[in-house]
Amino acid sequence: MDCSCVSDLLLTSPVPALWTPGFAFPDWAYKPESSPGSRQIQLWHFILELLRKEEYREVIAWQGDYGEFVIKDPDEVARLWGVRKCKPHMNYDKLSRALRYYYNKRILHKTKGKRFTYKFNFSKVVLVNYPLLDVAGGAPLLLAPGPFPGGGHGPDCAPLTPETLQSLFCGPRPADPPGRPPLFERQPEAEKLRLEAAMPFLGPGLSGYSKAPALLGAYGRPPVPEYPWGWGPYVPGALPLPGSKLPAALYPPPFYPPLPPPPPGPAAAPVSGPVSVSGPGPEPSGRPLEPGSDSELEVTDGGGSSSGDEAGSPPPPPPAARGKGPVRS
DNA sequence: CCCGGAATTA
DNA sequence: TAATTCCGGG
Repeated sequence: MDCSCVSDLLLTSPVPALWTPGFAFPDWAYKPESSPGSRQIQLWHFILELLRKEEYREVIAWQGDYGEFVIKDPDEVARLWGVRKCKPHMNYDKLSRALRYYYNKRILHKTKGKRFTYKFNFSKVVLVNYPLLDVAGGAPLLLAPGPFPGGGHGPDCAPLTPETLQSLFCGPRPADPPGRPPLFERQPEAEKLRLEAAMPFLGPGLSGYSKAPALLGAYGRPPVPEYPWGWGPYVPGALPLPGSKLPAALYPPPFYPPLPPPPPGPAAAPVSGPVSVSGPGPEPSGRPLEPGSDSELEVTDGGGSSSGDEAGSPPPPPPAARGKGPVRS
């Protein structure tokens, strides 16, 4: 058992912008949990991490809907997780238990019918990563329906729209906002709930919301015309799509926004909404998102049918199998 | 395989 | 708090 916990440093190597020019996943997107106060890395962060790297495409990858991913090699993922946590006896059974705990936390949920397939609930993911966004913006966020029904969990957190996500992910990075030394402090549950409650309106409400286009330039070049958030499924780069045509049919409009054109000049567009994420920014192209665009309810495959796997997916060219060759089905 | 309860741990 | 471990049940 090679349990070299030193790998921690390797995996969290800095200089992300260097090797991931276009589709870098903002560090803060998953760091907060692992960096502040040296909190142990969380499984879903780890998953996201793997998902982000092409090296693991044979092991785990985005597939299907927005936020959906499939673990192609459960044993390997478990092994990697075990290495990271120094738990030599880790296995998929245990790992999956941990994933199951995320159901209630609403970080993940299962895509029924598809083996080893789960789906991220980004509303939550973003929230825990960006708990302090001035969603209030000084304004009283409409504390939705007061106390939630017994269960404690909110009615349902509307999923963020890609645009909202983009805004959040590409938005002004709270590099080190003065007046907030403690990067991310443990927010009281109430705070979280408030934000969560606010999310619904945050989604569509942010359509005409601003973001910082400047950040794109920070990477030296505009992101590849892939997912607006830059890190979604089907990681760009080298992946010769078979007709260079994605299964757009599989993706409802909300998931395939018309790639916001990079505002060349400082487009002066005052935000009309009360919400503001720490710093007003020029409005790139507020594309009003369809209202009831996306509802979280997973409808995965239409029950019966469900061909073996995503037809739309690019042809998984299983080149040189990794150290091992699972290929189980 | 997938689901969660229960006990335990860092 | 976030798993880890064990496990009976579907």
